[in-house]
Amino acid sequence: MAGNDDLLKKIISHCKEYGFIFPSSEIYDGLSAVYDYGQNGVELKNNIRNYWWKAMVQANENIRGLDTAIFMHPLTWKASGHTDAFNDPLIDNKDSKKRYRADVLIEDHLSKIGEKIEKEVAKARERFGPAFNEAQFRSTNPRVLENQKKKDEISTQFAAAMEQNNLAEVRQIILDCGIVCPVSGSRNWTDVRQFNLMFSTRVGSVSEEAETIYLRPETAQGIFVNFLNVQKTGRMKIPFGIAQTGKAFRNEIVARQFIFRMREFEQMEMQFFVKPGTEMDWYSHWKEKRMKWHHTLGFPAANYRFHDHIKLAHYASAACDIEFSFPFGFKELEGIHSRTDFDLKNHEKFSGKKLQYFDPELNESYVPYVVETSIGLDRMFLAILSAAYREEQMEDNAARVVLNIPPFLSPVKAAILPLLNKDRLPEKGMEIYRSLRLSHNCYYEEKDTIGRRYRRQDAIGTPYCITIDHQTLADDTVTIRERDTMKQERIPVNKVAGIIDERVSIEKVLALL
RNA sequence: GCGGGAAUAGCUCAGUUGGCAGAGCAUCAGCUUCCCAAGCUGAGGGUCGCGGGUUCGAAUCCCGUUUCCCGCUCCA
Repeated sequence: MAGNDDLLKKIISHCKEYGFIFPSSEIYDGLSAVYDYGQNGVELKNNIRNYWWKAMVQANENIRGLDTAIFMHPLTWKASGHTDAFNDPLIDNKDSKKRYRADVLIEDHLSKIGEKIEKEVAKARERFGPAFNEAQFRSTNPRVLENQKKKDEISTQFAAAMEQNNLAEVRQIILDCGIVCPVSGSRNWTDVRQFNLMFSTRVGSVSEEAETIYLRPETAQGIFVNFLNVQKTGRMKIPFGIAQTGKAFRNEIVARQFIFRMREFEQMEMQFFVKPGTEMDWYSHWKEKRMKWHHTLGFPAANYRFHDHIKLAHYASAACDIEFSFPFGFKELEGIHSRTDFDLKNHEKFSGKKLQYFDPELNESYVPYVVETSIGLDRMFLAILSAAYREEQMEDNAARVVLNIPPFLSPVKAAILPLLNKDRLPEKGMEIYRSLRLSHNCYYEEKDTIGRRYRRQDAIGTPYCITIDHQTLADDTVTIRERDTMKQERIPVNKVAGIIDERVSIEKVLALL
């Protein structure tokens, strides 16, 4: 594990040193859990997004793209359940340092009282035999009545406190009930604090009249509220999907592990609308399709695994994650969820608008079921770097750091390097560079020795280096060096563009899906 | 949010008992150089994370704070 911690550290410092990722606002000491993508990072990130977009939108005749706003009507989040589900009151025990959800502590306490009552009833049933009148026992037995009264009082008090968002009262209930920490056994509790996972801001120039709105915690709701717009204007027939990439924001309690869990992050989501009853078939279909998309990158298949959810979210009927072997262990990279008709039904309820599809085959309307695929772009970025980062020991004992990024994703596709900075080699190099740079992100460099320049390109994952030497001037050929093998072959200058096109082609990768 | 550790040049780090702010690499300029971080010459680059305190004197000792890493916790 220590070695893996080292790997994460190495990736973090490599990212900074080679212009992939910088800490946000670094000159002001940074901002916790926020990062900026540098000149190479933005290229890699764009390429990953492009791979996803083309694989989802372009390669599927029944999926369309969408780009919705980060701001949405506040009722959106009422309907989706985010406003209620993401307001967890938390409390810490000062002795054990354990954190609990305050509402869960109280609910557990209530169910314990409930258990006591049931035990009492069960004991009585045994004692009285067939003559036992349970209803009468429950309404007369003093111990049962006392516990029931206590339970009802706490429930009422608790419900009122939660309703009014009265956190001090919630804490008082915990103290009054004498609830102890299961670990330390002590009643030494901190205040109850609210952790709202949605960021809010205010719309309206006059603050008193402004309305609180949220920064979206997921892009999915933008798709749901536009479901009919796309269906109608695109004349889409079920089953069909809507795909979107974009920023989402979550006020994580603990955001850590570099770009794995950030407060501001980018999602790539696709919501697939299906006929009710067919959702499990499509769920399996997308599980398989999405795993194929990952495997096509060419990293070891052992880096990926499915994790099926047993405990399901409030909206889901089936859910799994595609997990990736990050330096800190297998963690969620992508989620595939069968979301039922939960979201569309709730938007119907809150908006009062019908969000139904008329199925000409059945000659009836229904609210479609939804199968979602949702992947974190930043997590995908980290996954690729984790799998691609390699330190090699060379034959002469020198070290080489190379990013073994799939060529079509690399920030720079080809570096054009005159072997020497004289004898018209730079001019010839510039000529080749200019002929390539409109088709591919290329890099031209004439400084430093050739070995140093090769290593710099290895470190940012450039798959090909084109080197111009004196023979180039004589017979118009150059050498092309491959990143992973460091092998070179000599090719005519007029073949360079075609060879690069072919070797970094995304179309060839998409054809494998 | 709690506990532990760390923070010195762009990077990796050294800095003795509290006594002049250092090295290697990188960067820039020049020379040299026909293929894997080569060599030579020169230059630039620092509020020692930040704020207090102790002291004649603090990178060094003490307190606070910020950020990062690890563990706990949380995770639609």
